[in-house]
Amino acid sequence: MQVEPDNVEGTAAVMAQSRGPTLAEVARIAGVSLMTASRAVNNRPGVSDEKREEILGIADAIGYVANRAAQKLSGGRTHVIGVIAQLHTPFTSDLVLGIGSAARAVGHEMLVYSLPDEGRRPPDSVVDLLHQVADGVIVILPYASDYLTNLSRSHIPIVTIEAGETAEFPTVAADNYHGAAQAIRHLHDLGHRRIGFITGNERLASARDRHRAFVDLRHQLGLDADDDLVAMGDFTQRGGFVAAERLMALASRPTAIFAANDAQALGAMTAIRQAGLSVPQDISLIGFDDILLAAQMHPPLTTIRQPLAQMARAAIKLLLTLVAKGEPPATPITLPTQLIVRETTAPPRA
Amino acid sequence: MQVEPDNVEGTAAVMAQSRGPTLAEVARIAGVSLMTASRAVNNRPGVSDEKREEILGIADAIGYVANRAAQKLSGGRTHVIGVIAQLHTPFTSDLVLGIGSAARAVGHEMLVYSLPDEGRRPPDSVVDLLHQVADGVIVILPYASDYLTNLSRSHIPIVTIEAGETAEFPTVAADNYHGAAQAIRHLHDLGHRRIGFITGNERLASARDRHRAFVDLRHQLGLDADDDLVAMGDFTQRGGFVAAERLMALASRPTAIFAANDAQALGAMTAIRQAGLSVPQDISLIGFDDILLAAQMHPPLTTIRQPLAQMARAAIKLLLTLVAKGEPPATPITLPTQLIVRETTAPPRA
DNA sequence: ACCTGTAACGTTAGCGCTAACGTTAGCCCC
DNA sequence: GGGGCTAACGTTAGCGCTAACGTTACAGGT
Repeated sequence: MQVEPDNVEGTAAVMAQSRGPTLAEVARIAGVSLMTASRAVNNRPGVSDEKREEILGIADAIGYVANRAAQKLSGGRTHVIGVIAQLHTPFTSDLVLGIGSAARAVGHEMLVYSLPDEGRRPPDSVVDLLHQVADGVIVILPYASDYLTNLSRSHIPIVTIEAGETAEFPTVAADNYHGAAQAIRHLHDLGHRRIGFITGNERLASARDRHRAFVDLRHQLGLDADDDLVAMGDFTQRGGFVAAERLMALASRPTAIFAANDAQALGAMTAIRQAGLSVPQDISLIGFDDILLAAQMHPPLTTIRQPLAQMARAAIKLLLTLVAKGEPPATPITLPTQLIVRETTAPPRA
Repeated sequence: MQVEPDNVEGTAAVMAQSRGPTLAEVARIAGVSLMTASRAVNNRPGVSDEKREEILGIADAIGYVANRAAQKLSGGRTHVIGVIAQLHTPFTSDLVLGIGSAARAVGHEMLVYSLPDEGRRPPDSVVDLLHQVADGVIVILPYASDYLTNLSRSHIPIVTIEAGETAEFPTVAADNYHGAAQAIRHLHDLGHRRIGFITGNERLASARDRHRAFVDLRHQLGLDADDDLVAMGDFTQRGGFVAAERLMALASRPTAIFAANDAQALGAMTAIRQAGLSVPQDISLIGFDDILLAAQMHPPLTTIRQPLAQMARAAIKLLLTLVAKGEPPATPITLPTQLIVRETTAPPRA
């Protein structure tokens, strides 16, 4: 009776643990010390140009890749930045891609931690997780800002985007108030006097700012001010749908709707159509964010564009300054929005 | 003249480097050795139940968080899995979220590296980057599979999704061939005999499989087989738009279009409408993937659903097996698709 | 009493890297 | 011509953790 030993698995298990070339090997081949090799590959002074070139050539030849975990462990920089965001939402996800581009543009890589669906809260340790390999972390908050409070103790470099009024961390945000004002003015200019508003998730400062602008402008411009015209949403498409249904059921319907974000505008569009009405003939619709989808809808959505690329660049810059100097520059940084007129807004029916 | 020393910055810079509690501190407080503490927090044998509880209590109390970089450096497991994908595409991005859920369900965290736009190729080192903190890496390929060939040398545990015929890495994929066949049969059953097809990016096996099914089924079912009815696409919305424009310009238009993915179906919808036709009255439209958006379009898109959650779970399982044993189980794993009939398909006009 | 075994610990070494110091050789300058 | 300086290196220690071995104590068998 012969027994087949499964040492194949054993061998493979060892192989799976094998690693690439290390800096030590580069140094050995180049005949220099570990530190000289380190200085060379990190482009730091203390090495002659010839030696540097030689070392870089060898590193390249043997396929040396820096071990960022080791770099970070020993107190160095990794040129990786971490991002914490909820990829489920279109705006956030667009923003993350923008941060990735901005990071690469300044010679950094980006690693993303996607927060689970709202409800379950992620362990605080995810920030640590990212920080263990990244130089700093950019957080895009889907929750109320209190989520981060216990992190303020830790001295991890953190920058937030759209974090609201809590001044615990350096922040960059769009000018939500004036953006919303732009939207209302646009509808007003078209001749609308009865405008419905679908709020966002009011635990977020961005939603509150947009709401505040709606109320202020409605008053300033002398628009109809029934309480019914404000329907609570939550920034989700489904929330927009439900809210718009309520607006559609009103005895005196609005002639235009401002949805606090594009996802809700999408949902509102469905509700309006289900009510047998069309956009923009019967009801004008304007959103906020200018997500990629907005231009691709039918009809294309009029909306307020958030300056994604600028916000991303600003956040990266803040973070890198924070990492380098330890103390961030003035903040919050607020960036202007832009009205994008497409085909969902028109003058009201005569 | 007084000089304000800016030692504030200096102090802060030091603070930014501060770290959290380490396992050594836990061990010291508990009055045990480092190794005992390690065994306790990693839930491994060799510690009495009382000591374990005590150590875990202390770890919790002082907010100990394992340093995964250090764990990985010293050869241990981190319970983090890395994902490389292009988040720009809706299907991929949905899939990544599915992987995240599946990972959390088995007690792991997920870190994502988002590939830059097609064109610029990412450095091979991103796989290393992820591997330096993760136990293994799941790659969702947007490019032709040759992208990964130079990685096959490295012995990093890698699992691919939708990677095609290259058997270099364990793979999980949807049954693209039979899925596409389902789509054609559905249109055929409705009475369509003249069906247009918008191909995907044929560098990808998934696109080729769907194309092959279209050709085969068209033959089997005796459908019109003009070459004109196949328009080249690239899996992007824009590509679908352009391809559908060509189909619309045909002297003898198809009565139905099968787009190789939903993004292209979206683009096709625009082109059809611009041609003054409506879906599904004039032209039926069916996609592939069942991205989240598909159900939210107007009208909602009939499509072939890829079993995202199953694919994600399968990939995770493959990866963990690979990490544990060094050699993966049988592969490729092919999972069945499902026809989702919504409102973009109908019998052809009489 | 002796060996063997085993559960429950502790010690040592090292993963790959960088800060923080050496050390050496060559240079300038009064 | 000796002190001081700097560029170009090298050495040492340690980041936080785990594998791979010790070591100890105590149980059980003969």
